[in-house]
Amino acid sequence: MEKVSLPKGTRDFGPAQMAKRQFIFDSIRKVFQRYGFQPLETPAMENLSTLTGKYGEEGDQLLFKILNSGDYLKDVDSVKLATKDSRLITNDISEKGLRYDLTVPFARYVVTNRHEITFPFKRYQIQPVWRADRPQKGRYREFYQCDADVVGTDSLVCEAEIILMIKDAFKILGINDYIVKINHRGILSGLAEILNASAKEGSLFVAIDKLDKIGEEKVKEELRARGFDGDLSSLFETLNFKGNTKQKIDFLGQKFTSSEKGKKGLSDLTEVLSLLAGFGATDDHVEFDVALARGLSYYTGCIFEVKIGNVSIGSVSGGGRYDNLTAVFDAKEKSSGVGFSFGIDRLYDAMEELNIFPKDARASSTVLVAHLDEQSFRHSLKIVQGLRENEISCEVYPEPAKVKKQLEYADKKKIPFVVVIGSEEIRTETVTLKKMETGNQLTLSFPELVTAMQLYK
RNA sequence: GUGGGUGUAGUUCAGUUGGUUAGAAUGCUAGAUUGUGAUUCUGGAGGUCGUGGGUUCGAGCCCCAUCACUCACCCCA
Repeated sequence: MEKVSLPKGTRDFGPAQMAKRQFIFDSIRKVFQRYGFQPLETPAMENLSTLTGKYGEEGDQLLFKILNSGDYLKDVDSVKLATKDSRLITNDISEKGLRYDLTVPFARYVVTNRHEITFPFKRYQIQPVWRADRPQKGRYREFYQCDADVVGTDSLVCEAEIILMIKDAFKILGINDYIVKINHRGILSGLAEILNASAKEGSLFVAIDKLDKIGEEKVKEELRARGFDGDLSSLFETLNFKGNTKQKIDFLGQKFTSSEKGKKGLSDLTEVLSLLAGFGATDDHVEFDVALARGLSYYTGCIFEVKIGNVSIGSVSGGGRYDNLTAVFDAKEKSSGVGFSFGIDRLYDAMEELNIFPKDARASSTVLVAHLDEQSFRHSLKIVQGLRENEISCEVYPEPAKVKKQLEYADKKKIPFVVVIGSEEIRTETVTLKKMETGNQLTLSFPELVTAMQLYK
Protein backbone atom coordinates (compact mmCIF):
# COMPACT_ATOMS: atom_id res chain seq x y z
CA MET A 1 0.00 0.00 0.00
CA GLU A 2 1.14 3.49 -0.83
CA LYS A 3 1.93 5.55 2.21
CA VAL A 4 1.32 8.88 0.52
CA SER A 5 -2.24 9.87 -0.14
CA LEU A 6 -4.55 12.82 -0.61
CA PRO A 7 -6.73 14.46 2.02
CA LYS A 8 -10.20 12.99 2.04
CA GLY A 9 -12.53 14.60 -0.49
CA THR A 10 -9.74 16.11 -2.64
CA ARG A 11 -8.56 14.91 -6.02
CA ASP A 12 -5.76 15.18 -8.56
CA PHE A 13 -6.80 15.97 -12.10
CA GLY A 14 -4.60 14.27 -14.67
CA PRO A 15 -4.25 15.44 -18.27
CA ALA A 16 -7.21 13.38 -19.49
CA GLN A 17 -9.50 14.79 -16.83
CA MET A 18 -8.18 18.31 -17.25
CA ALA A 19 -9.01 18.26 -20.95
CA LYS A 20 -12.63 17.56 -20.08
CA ARG A 21 -12.72 19.99 -17.17
CA GLN A 22 -11.30 22.76 -19.29
CA PHE A 23 -13.92 22.10 -21.91
CA ILE A 24 -16.55 22.80 -19.24
CA PHE A 25 -14.72 25.84 -17.83
CA ASP A 26 -14.23 27.32 -21.28
CA SER A 27 -17.86 26.74 -22.26
CA ILE A 28 -19.21 28.41 -19.14
CA ARG A 29 -16.74 31.29 -19.27
CA LYS A 30 -17.77 31.95 -22.84
CA VAL A 31 -21.43 32.18 -21.85
CA PHE A 32 -20.76 34.48 -18.89
CA GLN A 33 -18.75 36.84 -21.07
CA ARG A 34 -21.42 36.79 -23.76
CA TYR A 35 -23.86 38.21 -21.20
CA GLY A 36 -21.51 41.01 -20.15
CA PHE A 37 -20.09 39.56 -16.95
CA GLN A 38 -16.53 40.49 -15.99
CA PRO A 39 -14.03 38.21 -14.28
CA LEU A 40 -13.15 38.52 -10.61
CA GLU A 41 -10.86 36.52 -8.36
CA THR A 42 -10.62 36.74 -4.60
CA PRO A 43 -8.15 35.06 -2.20
CA ALA A 44 -8.57 31.44 -1.17
CA MET A 45 -8.64 32.61 2.42
CA GLU A 46 -10.71 35.31 4.07
CA ASN A 47 -10.75 36.61 7.61
CA LEU A 48 -12.74 34.15 9.65
CA SER A 49 -15.01 36.97 10.79
CA THR A 50 -15.98 37.54 7.14
CA LEU A 51 -17.11 33.95 6.78
CA THR A 52 -18.68 32.96 10.09
CA GLY A 53 -22.36 33.55 10.64
CA LYS A 54 -23.18 33.67 6.93
CA TYR A 55 -24.11 30.06 6.37
CA GLY A 56 -26.00 29.20 9.52
CA GLU A 57 -24.76 27.18 12.45
CA GLU A 58 -24.31 24.11 10.26
CA GLY A 59 -22.21 26.09 7.79
CA ASP A 60 -19.89 27.47 10.46
CA GLN A 61 -18.95 23.93 11.41
CA LEU A 62 -18.10 23.16 7.80
CA LEU A 63 -15.60 26.02 7.48
CA PHE A 64 -11.95 25.03 7.15
CA LYS A 65 -10.09 27.18 9.63
CA ILE A 66 -6.44 28.11 9.32
CA LEU A 67 -4.23 27.93 12.38
CA ASN A 68 -2.49 31.21 13.22
CA SER A 69 1.23 31.35 12.53
CA GLY A 70 3.81 31.32 15.27
CA ASP A 71 3.26 30.22 18.84
CA TYR A 72 -0.50 30.39 18.56
CA LEU A 73 -1.30 28.89 21.97
CA LYS A 74 0.88 31.29 23.93
CA ASP A 75 -1.75 33.92 24.73
CA VAL A 76 -4.78 31.69 25.02
CA ASP A 77 -6.57 31.97 28.36
CA SER A 78 -5.37 28.99 30.41
CA VAL A 79 -8.79 28.47 31.99
CA LYS A 80 -10.41 28.15 28.56
CA LEU A 81 -7.60 25.90 27.43
CA ALA A 82 -8.09 23.62 30.40
CA THR A 83 -11.70 22.92 29.39
CA LYS A 84 -10.39 21.12 26.30
CA ASP A 85 -13.42 22.52 24.47
CA SER A 86 -11.88 23.50 21.13
CA ARG A 87 -14.83 25.71 20.18
CA LEU A 88 -14.03 28.08 23.02
CA ILE A 89 -10.55 28.83 21.73
CA THR A 90 -11.22 28.77 17.97
CA ASN A 91 -11.20 32.54 17.73
CA ASP A 92 -7.98 32.76 19.74
CA ILE A 93 -5.97 30.39 17.57
CA SER A 94 -7.50 30.96 14.12
CA GLU A 95 -8.24 34.23 12.40
CA LYS A 96 -8.42 33.01 8.78
CA GLY A 97 -10.51 30.44 6.96
CA LEU A 98 -10.83 28.98 3.46
CA ARG A 99 -13.78 30.35 1.51
CA TYR A 100 -16.96 28.29 1.68
CA ASP A 101 -18.58 29.73 -1.44
CA LEU A 102 -17.99 32.59 -3.87
CA THR A 103 -21.02 34.70 -2.99
CA VAL A 104 -19.89 35.92 0.41
CA PRO A 105 -16.37 36.85 -0.78
CA PHE A 106 -18.08 38.70 -3.64
CA ALA A 107 -20.26 40.65 -1.22
CA ARG A 108 -17.14 41.43 0.80
CA TYR A 109 -15.45 42.63 -2.40
CA VAL A 110 -18.38 44.89 -3.27
CA VAL A 111 -18.34 46.50 0.17
CA THR A 112 -14.54 46.98 0.18
CA ASN A 113 -14.44 48.42 -3.33
CA ARG A 114 -17.78 50.18 -3.64
CA HIS A 115 -16.18 53.48 -4.66
CA GLU A 116 -14.56 51.96 -7.71
CA ILE A 117 -17.49 49.86 -8.83
CA THR A 118 -19.99 50.97 -11.45
CA PHE A 119 -23.42 49.61 -10.63
CA PRO A 120 -25.14 47.47 -11.72
CA PHE A 121 -21.99 45.37 -11.35
CA LYS A 122 -21.88 42.05 -13.19
CA ARG A 123 -19.09 39.69 -12.26
CA TYR A 124 -18.26 36.06 -12.80
CA GLN A 125 -15.88 34.04 -10.71
CA ILE A 126 -14.53 30.55 -11.29
CA GLN A 127 -12.52 29.32 -8.32
CA PRO A 128 -12.34 26.45 -5.85
CA VAL A 129 -14.18 26.50 -2.54
CA TRP A 130 -13.71 24.26 0.50
CA ARG A 131 -16.16 22.60 2.85
CA ALA A 132 -15.21 20.33 5.75
CA ASP A 133 -18.10 17.93 5.43
CA ARG A 134 -18.00 14.20 4.92
CA PRO A 135 -17.46 13.36 1.25
CA GLN A 136 -19.80 11.10 -0.68
CA LYS A 137 -20.98 10.69 -4.24
CA GLY A 138 -20.96 14.07 -5.98
CA ARG A 139 -19.75 15.78 -2.83
CA TYR A 140 -16.16 16.86 -2.31
CA ARG A 141 -14.20 18.86 0.23
CA GLU A 142 -12.57 20.91 -2.49
CA PHE A 143 -14.62 21.77 -5.53
CA TYR A 144 -15.06 24.56 -8.07
CA GLN A 145 -17.93 26.93 -8.34
CA CYS A 146 -18.63 29.05 -11.40
CA ASP A 147 -20.63 32.02 -10.17
CA ALA A 148 -22.25 34.86 -12.07
CA ASP A 149 -23.89 37.60 -10.02
CA VAL A 150 -25.35 41.04 -10.64
CA VAL A 151 -25.42 43.48 -7.76
CA GLY A 152 -27.13 46.85 -7.66
CA THR A 153 -30.37 46.37 -9.58
CA ASP A 154 -33.81 44.94 -8.83
CA SER A 155 -34.53 44.30 -12.49
CA LEU A 156 -35.99 40.90 -13.22
CA VAL A 157 -34.11 40.96 -16.52
CA CYS A 158 -31.28 39.43 -14.47
CA GLU A 159 -33.45 36.48 -13.50
CA ALA A 160 -34.52 35.96 -17.09
CA GLU A 161 -30.90 36.14 -18.23
CA ILE A 162 -29.89 33.54 -15.67
CA ILE A 163 -32.31 31.13 -17.31
CA LEU A 164 -30.94 32.06 -20.72
CA MET A 165 -27.34 31.50 -19.58
CA ILE A 166 -28.17 28.07 -18.18
CA LYS A 167 -29.81 27.13 -21.47
CA ASP A 168 -26.87 28.47 -23.49
CA ALA A 169 -24.30 26.66 -21.36
CA PHE A 170 -26.11 23.34 -21.55
CA LYS A 171 -26.46 23.69 -25.28
CA ILE A 172 -22.68 24.11 -25.68
CA LEU A 173 -22.00 21.26 -23.28
CA GLY A 174 -24.39 19.00 -25.17
CA ILE A 175 -26.74 18.38 -22.25
CA ASN A 176 -30.30 18.08 -23.57
CA ASP A 177 -32.23 16.47 -20.75
CA TYR A 178 -32.45 18.90 -17.81
CA ILE A 179 -34.90 20.97 -15.81
CA VAL A 180 -34.42 24.51 -14.54
CA LYS A 181 -36.63 24.62 -11.47
CA ILE A 182 -37.75 28.04 -10.42
CA ASN A 183 -39.63 29.23 -7.38
CA HIS A 184 -39.88 32.39 -5.30
CA ARG A 185 -39.19 33.00 -1.65
CA GLY A 186 -42.41 35.04 -1.46
CA ILE A 187 -44.43 32.06 -2.65
CA LEU A 188 -42.90 29.90 0.06
CA SER A 189 -43.77 32.56 2.63
CA GLY A 190 -47.30 32.63 1.22
CA LEU A 191 -47.61 28.91 1.81
CA ALA A 192 -46.47 29.36 5.38
CA GLU A 193 -48.98 32.16 5.92
CA ILE A 194 -51.84 29.98 4.74
CA LEU A 195 -50.80 27.38 7.30
CA ASN A 196 -50.40 30.05 9.99
CA ALA A 197 -46.85 28.77 10.27
CA SER A 198 -44.86 31.91 9.48
CA ALA A 199 -42.95 31.52 12.75
CA LYS A 200 -41.44 28.23 11.71
CA GLU A 201 -41.00 28.77 7.99
CA GLY A 202 -37.56 27.18 7.99
CA SER A 203 -38.55 23.70 9.03
CA LEU A 204 -41.62 23.83 6.77
CA PHE A 205 -39.51 24.64 3.71
CA VAL A 206 -36.80 22.10 4.47
CA ALA A 207 -39.48 19.40 4.73
CA ILE A 208 -41.44 20.21 1.57
CA ASP A 209 -38.20 20.55 -0.44
CA LYS A 210 -37.81 16.80 -0.03
CA LEU A 211 -41.19 16.07 -1.64
CA ASP A 212 -39.92 14.67 -4.93
CA LYS A 213 -37.17 12.76 -3.14
CA ILE A 214 -38.98 11.01 -0.28
CA GLY A 215 -42.65 11.34 -1.24
CA GLU A 216 -45.77 12.84 0.27
CA GLU A 217 -46.20 10.44 3.19
CA LYS A 218 -42.65 10.88 4.46
CA VAL A 219 -42.93 14.65 4.19
CA LYS A 220 -46.16 14.55 6.22
CA GLU A 221 -44.39 12.41 8.82
CA GLU A 222 -41.53 14.85 9.00
CA LEU A 223 -43.88 17.84 9.27
CA ARG A 224 -45.76 16.23 12.15
CA ALA A 225 -42.45 15.42 13.82
CA ARG A 226 -41.59 19.11 13.52
CA GLY A 227 -44.83 20.11 15.18
CA PHE A 228 -47.15 20.87 12.26
CA ASP A 229 -50.28 19.18 13.61
CA GLY A 230 -52.97 21.18 11.79
CA ASP A 231 -54.76 20.35 8.56
CA LEU A 232 -52.16 19.76 5.86
CA SER A 233 -54.59 18.92 3.05
CA SER A 234 -54.62 22.44 1.59
CA LEU A 235 -50.81 22.49 1.56
CA PHE A 236 -50.55 19.23 -0.35
CA GLU A 237 -53.36 20.22 -2.68
CA THR A 238 -51.13 23.12 -3.66
CA LEU A 239 -47.91 21.13 -3.83
CA ASN A 240 -49.50 18.38 -5.90
CA PHE A 241 -51.27 20.71 -8.32
CA LYS A 242 -50.44 19.60 -11.84
CA GLY A 243 -50.39 21.94 -14.76
CA ASN A 244 -48.18 24.20 -16.80
CA THR A 245 -46.54 27.24 -15.30
CA LYS A 246 -49.39 29.61 -16.15
CA GLN A 247 -51.99 27.26 -14.66
CA LYS A 248 -49.92 26.95 -11.49
CA ILE A 249 -49.66 30.70 -11.19
CA ASP A 250 -53.42 31.13 -11.66
CA PHE A 251 -54.14 28.42 -9.12
CA LEU A 252 -51.86 30.00 -6.52
CA GLY A 253 -53.35 33.41 -7.25
CA GLN A 254 -56.64 32.19 -5.78
CA LYS A 255 -54.85 30.82 -2.69
CA PHE A 256 -52.83 33.93 -2.04
CA THR A 257 -55.63 36.52 -1.96
CA SER A 258 -54.56 37.62 1.51
CA SER A 259 -50.81 37.08 1.25
CA GLU A 260 -48.87 40.11 0.03
CA LYS A 261 -45.61 38.14 -0.10
CA GLY A 262 -47.28 35.39 -2.08
CA LYS A 263 -48.74 37.85 -4.58
CA LYS A 264 -45.35 39.54 -5.02
CA GLY A 265 -43.80 36.16 -5.72
CA LEU A 266 -46.36 35.36 -8.37
CA SER A 267 -46.06 38.73 -10.10
CA ASP A 268 -42.25 38.42 -10.14
CA LEU A 269 -42.47 34.97 -11.71
CA THR A 270 -44.99 36.17 -14.28
CA GLU A 271 -42.68 39.05 -15.19
CA VAL A 272 -39.64 36.79 -15.51
CA LEU A 273 -41.52 34.55 -17.92
CA SER A 274 -42.76 37.57 -19.84
CA LEU A 275 -39.19 38.92 -20.14
CA LEU A 276 -38.02 35.51 -21.28
CA ALA A 277 -40.58 35.67 -24.06
CA GLY A 278 -39.39 39.22 -24.79
CA PHE A 279 -35.89 37.84 -25.42
CA GLY A 280 -37.51 35.55 -27.95
CA ALA A 281 -36.83 32.48 -25.84
CA THR A 282 -39.21 29.69 -24.92
CA ASP A 283 -39.74 28.33 -21.43
CA ASP A 284 -38.64 24.86 -22.51
CA HIS A 285 -36.80 23.10 -19.66
CA VAL A 286 -38.19 25.67 -17.19
CA GLU A 287 -40.47 24.38 -14.47
CA PHE A 288 -42.20 26.31 -11.72
CA ASP A 289 -41.81 24.08 -8.66
CA VAL A 290 -43.69 25.26 -5.58
CA ALA A 291 -41.79 22.77 -3.40
CA LEU A 292 -38.34 24.09 -4.33
CA ALA A 293 -36.62 25.61 -1.30
CA ARG A 294 -32.92 26.44 -1.01
CA GLY A 295 -30.52 29.00 0.41
CA LEU A 296 -33.17 29.93 2.94
CA SER A 297 -30.86 32.01 5.08
CA TYR A 298 -30.24 34.64 2.42
CA TYR A 299 -32.42 34.34 -0.69
CA THR A 300 -35.37 36.74 -0.75
CA GLY A 301 -36.71 36.60 -4.32
CA CYS A 302 -36.59 34.07 -7.14
CA ILE A 303 -34.71 30.84 -6.49
CA PHE A 304 -33.32 28.44 -9.05
CA GLU A 305 -32.04 24.91 -9.16
CA VAL A 306 -30.98 22.81 -12.13
CA LYS A 307 -31.17 19.04 -12.37
CA ILE A 308 -29.97 16.81 -15.16
CA GLY A 309 -32.18 13.90 -16.15
CA ASN A 310 -31.13 10.26 -15.78
CA VAL A 311 -28.06 10.83 -13.62
CA SER A 312 -27.42 9.99 -10.00
CA ILE A 313 -26.00 13.43 -9.26
CA GLY A 314 -27.84 16.07 -7.24
CA SER A 315 -28.32 19.60 -8.51
CA VAL A 316 -25.58 20.94 -10.78
CA SER A 317 -26.51 24.59 -10.53
CA GLY A 318 -28.44 26.84 -8.23
CA GLY A 319 -29.01 30.46 -7.38
CA GLY A 320 -31.41 33.20 -6.54
CA ARG A 321 -31.95 36.80 -5.48
CA TYR A 322 -30.74 38.15 -2.16
CA ASP A 323 -31.78 41.64 -1.14
CA ASN A 324 -29.40 42.30 1.68
CA LEU A 325 -26.24 40.33 1.17
CA THR A 326 -23.93 43.31 1.50
CA ALA A 327 -25.82 44.54 4.56
CA VAL A 328 -24.12 41.89 6.70
CA PHE A 329 -20.86 43.78 6.22
CA ASP A 330 -22.25 47.29 6.38
CA ALA A 331 -25.78 48.15 7.50
CA LYS A 332 -25.84 51.22 5.25
CA GLU A 333 -25.04 49.09 2.24
CA LYS A 334 -28.19 47.52 0.89
CA SER A 335 -27.52 46.37 -2.62
CA SER A 336 -29.85 43.83 -4.08
CA GLY A 337 -28.06 41.03 -5.83
CA VAL A 338 -28.98 38.05 -7.91
CA GLY A 339 -26.79 35.26 -9.12
CA PHE A 340 -26.25 31.60 -9.69
CA SER A 341 -23.52 29.05 -9.76
CA PHE A 342 -22.55 25.99 -11.75
CA GLY A 343 -20.99 23.11 -9.84
CA ILE A 344 -18.26 22.07 -12.23
CA ASP A 345 -17.39 18.84 -10.47
CA ARG A 346 -20.96 17.63 -10.56
CA LEU A 347 -21.38 18.68 -14.19
CA TYR A 348 -18.28 16.63 -14.91
CA ASP A 349 -19.65 13.59 -13.07
CA ALA A 350 -23.01 13.92 -14.82
CA MET A 351 -21.45 14.27 -18.28
CA GLU A 352 -19.16 11.33 -17.57
CA GLU A 353 -22.17 9.26 -16.52
CA LEU A 354 -24.01 10.25 -19.71
CA ASN A 355 -20.85 9.73 -21.76
CA ILE A 356 -21.35 12.95 -23.70
CA PHE A 357 -17.89 14.53 -23.62
CA PRO A 358 -16.81 15.39 -27.16
CA LYS A 359 -14.21 12.96 -28.47
CA ASP A 360 -11.79 15.75 -29.26
CA ALA A 361 -11.69 17.07 -25.70
CA ARG A 362 -7.99 16.34 -25.90
CA ALA A 363 -4.98 18.28 -24.77
CA SER A 364 -2.07 16.43 -26.35
CA SER A 365 -0.03 17.13 -29.44
CA THR A 366 -1.56 16.66 -32.87
CA VAL A 367 1.69 15.27 -34.26
CA LEU A 368 4.61 13.28 -32.90
CA VAL A 369 7.76 13.39 -35.00
CA ALA A 370 9.59 10.06 -34.83
CA HIS A 371 13.12 9.40 -36.10
CA LEU A 372 15.40 6.48 -36.87
CA ASP A 373 18.91 7.65 -36.14
CA GLU A 374 21.03 10.59 -35.07
CA GLN A 375 20.89 12.23 -38.48
CA SER A 376 17.09 11.97 -38.82
CA PHE A 377 16.70 13.14 -35.21
CA ARG A 378 18.54 16.34 -36.17
CA HIS A 379 16.38 16.69 -39.24
CA SER A 380 13.17 16.13 -37.28
CA LEU A 381 13.91 19.19 -35.14
CA LYS A 382 13.45 21.35 -38.24
CA ILE A 383 10.16 19.58 -39.03
CA VAL A 384 8.81 20.17 -35.53
CA GLN A 385 9.75 23.81 -35.58
CA GLY A 386 8.16 24.23 -39.01
CA LEU A 387 4.90 22.72 -37.76
CA ARG A 388 4.93 24.97 -34.71
CA GLU A 389 5.36 28.03 -36.89
CA ASN A 390 2.13 26.96 -38.54
CA GLU A 391 0.42 26.68 -35.13
CA ILE A 392 0.21 22.92 -35.14
CA SER A 393 0.90 21.47 -31.71
CA CYS A 394 3.55 18.82 -31.98
CA GLU A 395 6.48 17.24 -30.23
CA VAL A 396 9.61 15.34 -31.14
CA TYR A 397 10.48 12.10 -29.38
CA PRO A 398 13.30 13.48 -27.29
CA GLU A 399 15.87 10.68 -27.54
CA PRO A 400 16.96 8.00 -29.99
CA ALA A 401 14.68 4.97 -29.76
CA LYS A 402 13.14 2.21 -31.79
CA VAL A 403 10.26 3.25 -34.00
CA LYS A 404 8.14 0.73 -32.12
CA LYS A 405 8.75 2.55 -28.88
CA GLN A 406 8.02 5.93 -30.41
CA LEU A 407 4.73 4.69 -31.87
CA GLU A 408 3.73 3.17 -28.55
CA TYR A 409 4.35 6.52 -26.97
CA ALA A 410 2.08 8.24 -29.50
CA ASP A 411 -0.57 5.58 -29.00
CA LYS A 412 -0.58 5.94 -25.22
CA LYS A 413 -0.71 9.71 -25.36
CA LYS A 414 -3.47 9.55 -27.95
CA ILE A 415 -1.51 11.63 -30.41
CA PRO A 416 -3.47 11.15 -33.66
CA PHE A 417 -0.60 11.53 -36.16
CA VAL A 418 3.01 10.45 -36.34
CA VAL A 419 5.55 11.79 -38.82
CA VAL A 420 8.40 9.34 -39.41
CA ILE A 421 11.76 10.69 -40.54
CA GLY A 422 14.51 8.43 -41.88
CA SER A 423 17.34 8.63 -44.40
CA GLU A 424 14.91 8.03 -47.24
CA GLU A 425 12.73 11.00 -46.25
CA ILE A 426 15.78 13.25 -45.83
CA ARG A 427 17.10 12.28 -49.27
CA THR A 428 13.77 12.93 -51.05
CA GLU A 429 12.79 15.93 -48.89
CA THR A 430 9.52 14.32 -47.86
CA VAL A 431 7.89 13.05 -44.66
CA THR A 432 5.98 9.86 -43.94
CA LEU A 433 2.68 10.68 -42.25
CA LYS A 434 0.92 7.93 -40.32
CA LYS A 435 -2.63 8.24 -39.06
CA MET A 436 -2.70 6.24 -35.85
CA GLU A 437 -6.40 5.46 -35.85
CA THR A 438 -6.30 3.62 -39.19
CA GLY A 439 -2.61 2.79 -39.51
CA ASN A 440 -2.61 4.24 -43.03
CA GLN A 441 0.41 6.21 -44.08
CA LEU A 442 1.48 8.27 -47.04
CA THR A 443 4.42 10.27 -48.28
CA LEU A 444 4.03 14.04 -48.38
CA SER A 445 6.09 17.14 -48.92
CA PHE A 446 6.37 19.47 -45.94
CA PRO A 447 3.84 22.02 -47.31
CA GLU A 448 1.41 19.15 -47.94
CA LEU A 449 1.89 17.98 -44.34
CA VAL A 450 1.09 21.45 -43.01
CA THR A 451 -2.06 21.65 -45.12
CA ALA A 452 -3.21 18.22 -44.03
CA MET A 453 -2.73 19.02 -40.36
CA GLN A 454 -4.48 22.38 -40.65
CA LEU A 455 -7.44 20.68 -42.32
CA TYR A 456 -7.57 18.18 -39.47
CA LYS A 457 -7.62 20.92 -36.88
C1' G B 1 -22.08 14.43 14.25
C1' U B 2 -25.31 9.29 13.07
C1' G B 3 -25.70 4.54 10.50
C1' G B 4 -24.40 0.65 6.73
C1' G B 5 -20.64 -1.62 3.27
C1' U B 6 -15.63 -2.82 1.64
C1' G B 7 -10.11 -3.53 2.49
C1' U B 8 -6.13 -9.70 -1.46
C1' A B 9 -0.66 -7.91 -7.52
C1' G B 10 0.05 -1.08 -10.46
C1' U B 11 -5.68 -1.55 -11.47
C1' U B 12 -10.53 -4.33 -11.34
C1' C B 13 -11.73 -8.50 -8.72
C1' A B 14 -11.97 -14.44 -7.61
C1' G B 15 -10.48 -17.30 -3.38
C1' U B 16 -15.35 -23.49 -1.39
C1' U B 17 -17.48 -25.74 6.08
C1' G B 18 -10.51 -22.74 8.29
C1' G B 19 -6.01 -27.15 5.33
C1' U B 20 0.03 -27.66 2.11
C1' U B 21 3.33 -23.37 -2.81
C1' A B 22 -2.86 -17.26 -2.71
C1' G B 23 -5.21 -17.07 -8.52
C1' A B 24 -7.59 -14.60 -13.06
C1' A B 25 -8.25 -10.50 -16.21
C1' U B 26 -5.98 -6.18 -17.40
C1' G B 27 -1.68 -3.24 -17.04
C1' C B 28 3.88 -3.31 -16.86
C1' U B 29 8.32 -5.53 -19.13
C1' A B 30 11.36 -8.46 -22.84
C1' G B 31 11.11 -11.01 -27.36
C1' A B 32 8.71 -13.14 -32.12
C1' U B 33 9.29 -8.16 -35.92
C1' U B 34 17.18 -4.03 -36.53
C1' G B 35 11.66 1.49 -40.50
C1' U B 36 5.64 0.80 -37.63
C1' G B 37 1.59 1.29 -32.30
C1' A B 38 -3.37 -0.44 -31.05
C1' U B 39 -4.76 -6.64 -32.93
C1' U B 40 -1.79 -12.08 -32.44
C1' C B 41 1.85 -15.53 -30.05
C1' U B 42 5.79 -16.69 -26.24
C1' G B 43 8.52 -15.57 -21.77
C1' G B 44 9.40 -12.44 -17.20
C1' A B 45 8.79 -9.29 -12.98
C1' G B 46 5.12 -7.96 -9.48
C1' G B 47 1.45 -9.82 -2.95
C1' U B 48 3.95 -8.84 5.00
C1' C B 49 -3.90 -10.81 1.98
C1' G B 50 -4.94 -2.58 5.42
C1' U B 51 -2.61 -2.71 10.57
C1' G B 52 -2.29 -4.82 15.66
C1' G B 53 -3.86 -8.56 18.83
C1' G B 54 -6.77 -13.21 19.85
C1' U B 55 -8.88 -18.42 18.91
C1' U B 56 -6.63 -22.90 16.51
C1' C B 57 -2.12 -28.26 15.28
C1' G B 58 -3.12 -24.75 11.19
C1' A B 59 -6.16 -18.09 9.60
C1' G B 60 -6.80 -14.49 3.28
C1' C B 61 -11.30 -16.93 5.63
C1' C B 62 -13.49 -16.97 12.56
C1' C B 63 -13.34 -13.13 17.01
C1' C B 64 -11.79 -8.16 19.05
C1' A B 65 -9.56 -3.51 18.29
C1' U B 66 -7.71 0.15 15.03
C1' C B 67 -6.94 2.77 10.48
C1' A B 68 -8.30 3.75 5.47
C1' C B 69 -11.76 3.96 1.64
C1' U B 70 -16.89 4.10 0.26
C1' C B 71 -22.37 4.74 0.39
C1' A B 72 -26.42 6.89 2.92
C1' C B 73 -28.69 10.43 6.76
C1' C B 74 -28.32 15.83 8.37
C1' C B 75 -26.96 19.67 5.11
C1' C B 76 -25.35 21.03 0.48
C1' A B 77 -22.74 22.29 -5.56
